[in-house]
Amino acid sequence: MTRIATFNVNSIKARMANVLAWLDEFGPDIALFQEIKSTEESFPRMELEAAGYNIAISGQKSYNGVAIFSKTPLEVVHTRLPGDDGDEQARYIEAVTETDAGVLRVASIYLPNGNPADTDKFAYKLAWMERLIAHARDLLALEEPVVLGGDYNVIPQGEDCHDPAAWQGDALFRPESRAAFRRLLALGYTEAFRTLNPHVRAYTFWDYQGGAWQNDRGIRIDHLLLSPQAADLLTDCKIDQKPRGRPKASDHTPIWCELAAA
DNA sequence: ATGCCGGGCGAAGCCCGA
Repeated sequence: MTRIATFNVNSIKARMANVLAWLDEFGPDIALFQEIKSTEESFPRMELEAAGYNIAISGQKSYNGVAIFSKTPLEVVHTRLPGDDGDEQARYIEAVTETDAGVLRVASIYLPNGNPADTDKFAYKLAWMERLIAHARDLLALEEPVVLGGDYNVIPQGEDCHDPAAWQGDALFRPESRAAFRRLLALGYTEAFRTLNPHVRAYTFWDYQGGAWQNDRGIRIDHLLLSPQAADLLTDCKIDQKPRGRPKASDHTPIWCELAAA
């Protein structure tokens, strides 16, 4: 059995106590992190390796930044999303590792937010999604277990937010964003949480402001997408709300899936 | 609630996030 989690930590340095506690308690076999807000050089690597992980980093100063932690050795395949050599933003890292589920390909994804939706930030988001769709299509051709996990910054359906009306027009809920996400799934990927928990109201992000967490006014934007070969092994998928309730929490909380041994 | 928090940077106040 292999557990793969994804967690937008909103700065690895500010979240060290929280992340170490989560790794110690939950101990995923593979953890995909987003928004580490750190270069590889300033990443607190040693302290986190001591928790029992191999670590691969795609870093950037101040913003973005993604990482993959694995109890098994990692072979890094990409540190940027293919399809635009001019894109410097550290939002994608892909690696291969061998677990008891077999040889497994994983990617940590920090999809652009895209707000305000009437600016070039939204165009960048949609272009980034097109590149992701193209690359995800290439990965399917490998016919191997693939898990694309991360902060997709897309609310797939109205049932994935506390108040759909409040999100009308937002880049996370715009028809174009949701349509691109559907096209990604339609390639043949399984969205683990909604597949195993139909119509369950559950969120992975709660704003720091306005008592959103206390009042459970959240959105579900962190997702785990599985290739058919990975979906065949899928046994469970849950959102772990505990880290969001801790002191100095990220505004996101982890979501994880479990794959049976091959 | 197009920023009320919270983080980075850098040493005040702006940029950014969802």
